[in-house]
Amino acid sequence: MGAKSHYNDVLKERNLKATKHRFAILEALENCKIPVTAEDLYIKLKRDGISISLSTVYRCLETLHKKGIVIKSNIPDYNKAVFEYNHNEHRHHMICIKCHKMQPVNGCPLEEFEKFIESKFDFTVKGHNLEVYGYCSGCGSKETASNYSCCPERNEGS
Amino acid sequence: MGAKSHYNDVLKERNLKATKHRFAILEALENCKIPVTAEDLYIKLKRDGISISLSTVYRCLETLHKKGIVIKSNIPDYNKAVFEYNHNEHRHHMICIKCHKMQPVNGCPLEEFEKFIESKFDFTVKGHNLEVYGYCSGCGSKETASNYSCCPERNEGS
DNA sequence: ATTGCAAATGCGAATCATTCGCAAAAACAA
DNA sequence: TTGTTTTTGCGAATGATTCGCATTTGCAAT
Ligand SMILES: [Mn+2]
Ligand SMILES: [Mn+2]
Ligand SMILES: [Zn+2]
Ligand SMILES: [Zn+2]
Repeated sequence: MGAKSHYNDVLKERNLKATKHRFAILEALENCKIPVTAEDLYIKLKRDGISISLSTVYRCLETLHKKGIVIKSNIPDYNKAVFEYNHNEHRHHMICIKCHKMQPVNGCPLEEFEKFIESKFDFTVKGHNLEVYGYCSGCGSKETASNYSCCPERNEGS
Repeated sequence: MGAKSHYNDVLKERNLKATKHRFAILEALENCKIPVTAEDLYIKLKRDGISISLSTVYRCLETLHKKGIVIKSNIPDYNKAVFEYNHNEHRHHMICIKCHKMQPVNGCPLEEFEKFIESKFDFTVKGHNLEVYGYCSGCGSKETASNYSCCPERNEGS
């Protein structure tokens, strides 16, 4: 209990109609530990027996994102957007450059930095993006990842 | 003097052939104060009287990026990659959420944070992405920007 | 419950950035 | 100059995302 009416409120507050598809999407997203693509979500919903079209998944995610209910982000060198439920906890992610998994990290080290920027430049800070790249526990530090801007291909020796 | 042979070395070091297109691209990029899209660059080259195909621009940029000569990044909610010459200074950017301009900021506030992550999680840090969003000096703080994950549309009052 | 209108959806077609295939043109080592 | 390896041009293909439009749904006012 509570679950559905909670989404109901969330949607109503932003002038969005409460549809079963939106409930399903929000519920599925809230159960995801890691951010998912629109298509991942579409497949998951289908598996759960929900009849929905991929366009609707895209449209809902975009709407929910614009209303701040869902966070949309891009993994560099990965041509798909990923979405996650916005828990309204300010957090960042660690992204595995091998398997592309994203895991959240709570907390933010940037308060000072933002102040520094506002004081040094004529720029009004409204937010930031921060992700850390590397190898997740599953992938170890095997040097087999695809190339990333953060760790370009080396060419020293032989 | 110096300029061309410098690119020559950069390319040779990474086993890339030194072609006039790659020189043109590197030169154009190095002259850009802000990151540009493949198409921006293509247009710029054309204006400079250089005959090149858009595919080649994409291919060169990708190659140069994989070799670490060029940095490729994505502006959230903007569906194009942007490229900049890699000056090998570790730096980040301020991105205007109204006009999409990116300006560099030297320095990095994340050394501590990376240590923290490695010590707390079983994750090997290899790099990071950090951009700050807000209004550039030209755009002031007029609240007219398109929506961004960092500052979703509000719906309070009225 | 019924009605009426705006918002949401399904479906397929369209977009648009980016990638690919392949033949022709460089680059460069020998 | 020759031969081999890369790079390039061109257009076609790809793949994620968006759009158009007819139909259905949510929901507020009867
Ligand atoms: Mn933060
Ligand atoms: Mn940094
Ligand atoms: Zn991994
Ligand atoms: Zn601006």
